[in-house]
Amino acid sequence: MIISKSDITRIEAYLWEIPKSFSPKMRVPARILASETLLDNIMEDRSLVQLVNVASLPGIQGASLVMPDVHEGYGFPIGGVAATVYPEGAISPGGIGYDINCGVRLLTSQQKITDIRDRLESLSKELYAQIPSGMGKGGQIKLSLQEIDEVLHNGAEWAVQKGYGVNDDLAFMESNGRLHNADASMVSEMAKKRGADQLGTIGSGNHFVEVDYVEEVFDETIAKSYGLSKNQVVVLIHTGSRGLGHQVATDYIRQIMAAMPTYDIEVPDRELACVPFNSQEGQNYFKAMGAAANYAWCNREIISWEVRRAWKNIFGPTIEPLKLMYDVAHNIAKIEEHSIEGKRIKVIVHRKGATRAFGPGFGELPEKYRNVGQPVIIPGSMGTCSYVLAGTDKSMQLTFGSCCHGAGRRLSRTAAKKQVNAPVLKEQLKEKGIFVEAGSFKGIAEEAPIAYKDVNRVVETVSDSGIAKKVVKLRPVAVVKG
DNA sequence: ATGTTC
Repeated sequence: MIISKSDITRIEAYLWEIPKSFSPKMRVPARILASETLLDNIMEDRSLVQLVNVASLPGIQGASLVMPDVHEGYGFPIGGVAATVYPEGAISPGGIGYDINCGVRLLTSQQKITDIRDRLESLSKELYAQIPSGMGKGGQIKLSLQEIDEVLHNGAEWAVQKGYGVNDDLAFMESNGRLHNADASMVSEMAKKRGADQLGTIGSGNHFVEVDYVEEVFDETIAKSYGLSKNQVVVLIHTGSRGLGHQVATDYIRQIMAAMPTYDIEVPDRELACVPFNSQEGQNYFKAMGAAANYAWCNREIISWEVRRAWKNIFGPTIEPLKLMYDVAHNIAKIEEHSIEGKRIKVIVHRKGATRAFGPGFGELPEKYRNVGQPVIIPGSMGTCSYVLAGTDKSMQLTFGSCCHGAGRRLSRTAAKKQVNAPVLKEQLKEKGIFVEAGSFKGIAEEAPIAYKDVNRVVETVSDSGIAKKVVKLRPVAVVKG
């Protein structure tokens, strides 16, 4: 299938549509949220073919959607949103991704960048020492099978109960850091084994822990509600469910592929394997996905504990403790209620490389944030900048309450490695005042800024289109990578 | 993303 510019209609300044008539398999139109330049960029890989394929999912509602940071992924594009009707619509593990509940959190300090400028090198080394990182890397905590089941059921609460977390953090996580539909008995022994020693570890790829400061405040009122102010030092953590989530995805993609003929489902790409949500296989996957999501929240809570320890080691035991601003999931499926063509209906929202961006008034939000909307945390590429935005009513109308999740890759990992001299890049970043500590130069090369789209343009698009409001811009000063 | 390949 080839998609050319003439197949795409501009329906708003930043909204494009491939109509249903494009392919007989499509059940709904396919929509792209992008500026014209970003759209040209998006057309360089198979993202739009995948977007059109997703529009053929059984029970899909409204439109199949991609955000401006989209790039191709396993079956579904990364940066995609698909809502299917509850309870009989499709659930597809490819629409969630291999790293179940990959997500980002932001911790805030009471320090200004000028207070810590001379400590950055030792801080980055201490963070690197405290936070295990890298492929397959285990951590300090070794879980028994009994304990791992507790983590899978209780999510971030487990970390708090065991003294690896902070009780006040729980209110500041999407779903309070725990999905109640989780069922550990739906997670394979193999997955549990892989997860037994990986709590408190970031992994590799684009995962990181980063120290930033607030460089610019766009919206004083919202920034104040979120506890953010100019020049304030903050910490961004980006990671997910590690080997455990990956194994859950692998196990269920295989099972669901095998079950598809039973339900008479045909999809244009085998990687879109799906079953009805209310089928046995669909329910089992959803319970296992919830368990893996809980593992990821627990993981980010324990990494925060490691960051807090590093903070005390560098700044002394009396330093004001780091607070959790918010924690978002960007690879997950949720049952939510949305308005489609004027009707309120329950849908299964698949967000893969997309952040929930609920607007003001949403009951799950902590009271401090309820009137201004959900915090949306957008990490940029290494050494560029990141953003905090706020969800809006427009996102509820246009994108099932969703927004982008990052800058979005524009070069494959292999292409990036060919073009980037990692030791040189590390030196260049140091000259710019950014200390990078990484386990491998390979990781640095793959994550070089050149491998990513310009996060400023991506954020401009979501902000100008109205699906999220810019709150603050963050500038990195120290990065720990796998 | 991932003990980098069902």
